[in-house]
Amino acid sequence: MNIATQPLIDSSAPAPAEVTTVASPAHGLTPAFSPLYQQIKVLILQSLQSGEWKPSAAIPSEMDLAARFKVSQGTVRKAIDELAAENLLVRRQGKGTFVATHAEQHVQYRFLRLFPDDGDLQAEGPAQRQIIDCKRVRAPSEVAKALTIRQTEAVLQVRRVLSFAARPTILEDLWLPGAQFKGLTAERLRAYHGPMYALFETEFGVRMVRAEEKIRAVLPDEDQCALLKIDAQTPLLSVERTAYTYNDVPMELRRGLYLTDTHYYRNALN
Amino acid sequence: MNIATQPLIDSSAPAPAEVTTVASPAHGLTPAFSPLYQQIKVLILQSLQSGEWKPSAAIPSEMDLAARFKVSQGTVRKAIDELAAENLLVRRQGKGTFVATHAEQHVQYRFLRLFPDDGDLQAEGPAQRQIIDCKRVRAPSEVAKALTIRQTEAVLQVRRVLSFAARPTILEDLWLPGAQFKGLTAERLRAYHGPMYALFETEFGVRMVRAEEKIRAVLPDEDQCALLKIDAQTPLLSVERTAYTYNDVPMELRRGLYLTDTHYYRNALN
DNA sequence: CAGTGGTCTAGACCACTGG
DNA sequence: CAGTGGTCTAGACCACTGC
Repeated sequence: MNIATQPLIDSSAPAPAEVTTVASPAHGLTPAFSPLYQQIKVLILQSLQSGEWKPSAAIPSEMDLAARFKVSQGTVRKAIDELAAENLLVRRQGKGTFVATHAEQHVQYRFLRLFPDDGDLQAEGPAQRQIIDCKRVRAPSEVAKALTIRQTEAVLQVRRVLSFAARPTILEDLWLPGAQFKGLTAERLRAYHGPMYALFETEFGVRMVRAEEKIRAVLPDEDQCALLKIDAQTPLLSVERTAYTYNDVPMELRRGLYLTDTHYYRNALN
Repeated sequence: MNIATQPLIDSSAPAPAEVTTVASPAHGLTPAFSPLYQQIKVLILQSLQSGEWKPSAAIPSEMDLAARFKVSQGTVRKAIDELAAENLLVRRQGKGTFVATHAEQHVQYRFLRLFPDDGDLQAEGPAQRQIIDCKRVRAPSEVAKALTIRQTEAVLQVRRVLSFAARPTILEDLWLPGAQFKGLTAERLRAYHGPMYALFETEFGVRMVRAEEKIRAVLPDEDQCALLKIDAQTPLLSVERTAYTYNDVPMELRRGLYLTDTHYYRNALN
């Protein structure tokens, strides 16, 4: 029996004789073997999604989870290992395992990969942020497609400029599904000090888990020239991002224009 | 005793009573605890570097390695797990564990991240390659710095153009340390059909393990315009790569200029 | 000191590959 | 069928944290 198909805490349910290793599908075709630790992983994921364990909070200890899921500690461990590798959990020896959050300082540059040429992040400090606009609009077709919603649905459209040393360096437009981000306003964005994704977590319960970017070199249009204070011959990096929350659900489309005369986009090929 | 400090196969050496878990440094300061599996990892890495196990060949089974290193299978397993995660080894259930190679098809796009807008890699097929130049020069200062060699030393400088559907799309300049790449010529590059990094493996025993890229948007100079058949107002992606072999030794500096009107650079943020 | 994650072991059994 | 990697267990002990 697949342990994921039965209640795991409800002690009133008839206790199974044993937990088997194989997940046996009802349909029968292609056995689709799924290891126990994968099933545990799914269960932990569900607790994360449901908000049972909030960002930055500790999850139960490995022993507790092993008891709860009726498996050995090693199996829970392997599940947590993978979730930690995916940056959903953070292990801290002697303290516990915690739900990852965008508020942590060292996570900042996982999603913003622009670095100063001289390499001194500390000297540069955090970017100055300027919210240009935040409005509710009907989803443009490209946005609707990227967020897998209908064109009739509302999205929040935000435009902002990031500056380093008072020099405008990044112009970003981003679109968020209206349903999940009710009540997001320019004022609220301005009031929050910290990464935008951290605000999404605490204010809207939306945690961005991973993202994909398409990068191109482009020339700016007139508006963009004005906002970045550059001329029309200055080449810019166009960074088009789709960010996903749990279960690969797209939750943000973002298009950034990066000035790369004093900064560069860093990428590691592993 | 640290198992890495003693010969592991030489049976004439006095056999230690037991293998301890802790690597005890001679100096005494900061115990620097190193788990057994990390030490095993280093030993496996040494066998890879030394060429004991060649690219695409199978390494000994987990049981064999466990016996050789006098540890349990689980410990060897954990070491191999990490090396597989770093793309140095490839596990194949039922068959064995193999030394990763750049000749594998699915590894192609780990280092070349340019994709066609329509998304159909198959339709596009492999790039047509044209070697423009391959010459031996004294290392320019930036190159010497990146490859951590002296400016007096020789490097091989290669220039090539990659085309998709007969359209020049990538212009690359790359520099390789002369010492490791003796005998590399334009003819040899033209004669080899397959990824350049695969050639480096088979012909020169140099395996690229990871790389870092700095990406910018730039405008082309005259030469570049001519080679890519574009005008001076066409923005290009500048991709500056340093590629490393085992032990983080830099082995290649490469500067690519990518035309991004029909292609984009893909990146995943995990 | 107790509680957490981290390492290591030995053994059992399963899934996959190829002769 | 034997040999490989893959999973799971139970138990021991180590390293780190904070009370």
